[in-house]
Amino acid sequence: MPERRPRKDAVRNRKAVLEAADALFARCESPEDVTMADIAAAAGVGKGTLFRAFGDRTGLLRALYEARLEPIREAVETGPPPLGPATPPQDRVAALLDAVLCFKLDNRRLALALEESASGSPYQAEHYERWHSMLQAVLEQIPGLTDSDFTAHALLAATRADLVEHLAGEGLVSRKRMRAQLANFTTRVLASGPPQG
Amino acid sequence: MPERRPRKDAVRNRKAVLEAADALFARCESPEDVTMADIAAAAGVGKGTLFRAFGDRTGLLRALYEARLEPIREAVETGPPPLGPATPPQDRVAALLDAVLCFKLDNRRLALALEESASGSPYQAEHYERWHSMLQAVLEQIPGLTDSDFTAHALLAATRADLVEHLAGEGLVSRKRMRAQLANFTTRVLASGPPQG
DNA sequence: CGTCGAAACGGACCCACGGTCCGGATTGTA
DNA sequence: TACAATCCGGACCGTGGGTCCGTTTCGACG
Repeated sequence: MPERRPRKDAVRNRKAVLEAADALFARCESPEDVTMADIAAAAGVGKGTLFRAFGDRTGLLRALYEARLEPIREAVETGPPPLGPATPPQDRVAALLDAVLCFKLDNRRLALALEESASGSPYQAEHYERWHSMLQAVLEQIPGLTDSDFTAHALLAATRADLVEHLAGEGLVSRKRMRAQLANFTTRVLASGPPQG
Repeated sequence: MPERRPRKDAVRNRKAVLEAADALFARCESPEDVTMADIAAAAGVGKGTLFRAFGDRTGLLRALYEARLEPIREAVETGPPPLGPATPPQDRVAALLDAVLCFKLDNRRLALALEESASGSPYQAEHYERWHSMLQAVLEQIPGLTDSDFTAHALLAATRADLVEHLAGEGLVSRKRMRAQLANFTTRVLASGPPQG
């Protein structure tokens, strides 16, 4: 089974859809008023094409999200400090969370759309699983810190898209301030010395 | 304008709807497969009645949620320690979060339904605002703790219904363990002494 | 108890949206 | 040029939240 590659009109259309969706989500007020039909129309494509390429709404959102996330993922896995592997655990945890936060600030609508569309919950998505296990692994290297699994979840929960939107959404909290607050919070969680230290 | 009270068939039906909805959400697998029509049917009532009484789906969910929450709210505002006002701040924060967690464990489906239906986000709901400001006020009494606003959000985020469902949902994490983990996490956040001390 | 206006009922109806289907157009190969 | 294989696109469908309005019930008053 030679795994024949797709026809070129297929790849062209796929790209068109991604770009159109990206633009629409960037412009819209709230993610749920970008319909699949809108996206198809904006991409100059039929709905059938759109669903064939991505399966369903969640699939499209995920594809978009993953694409945007790719550079960060690479920076985390093989890049230089502070995101890369050569960073001391505590600093790296802070850097990871800061990166997630910045990503959500820069892609508010998209992140929001994905987290609320996600069939079931955001916790089904594999990219969440990636972030979580990454974070957990780093937390595990910090002496005196227990429950790394739950802690990773709890820290990531502080960067949930709707919370970010709620705080930063109407300019009530500046990007800078929010990053500082998250950093401070993270520090607190990690700072407590070992139980009897 | 004497604010005439509602007719008794109205209050009877309202009650019937609340009870029916409660039962349906308790039984169902996932909240989104309880439709408004289902609820109306189970309550022996027309859809019109249901929407007239509660406005929309979110309104119904909120009413249910508030009703369930009432006893806890009272315990927090005027009850004895550890939930009541006479508790030292740190212990009270832990107690508050534990109460929220237990509530979500006991009302998983309902909390889930509300958080995902919520027009906009869970952060619009007034009961969230109540919890948040309560928690923030208590945090403010803890010396050396800054950013009480964000901290309150972040701590509450660790009790989000979908996270609770994700962890406790399939019996992977026991109730007891989850409470312990949250307590531990809370302790860490609060434990860091004042900056120089 | 009979009357009557206001309030509530209920289910047929509407419509937006995600998702499917299939006849026809495109692609690439021989 | 011929012919599969693949893909296209928009008409179509089912579902579910929300509305509308003719009918019924309530309860105040005589």
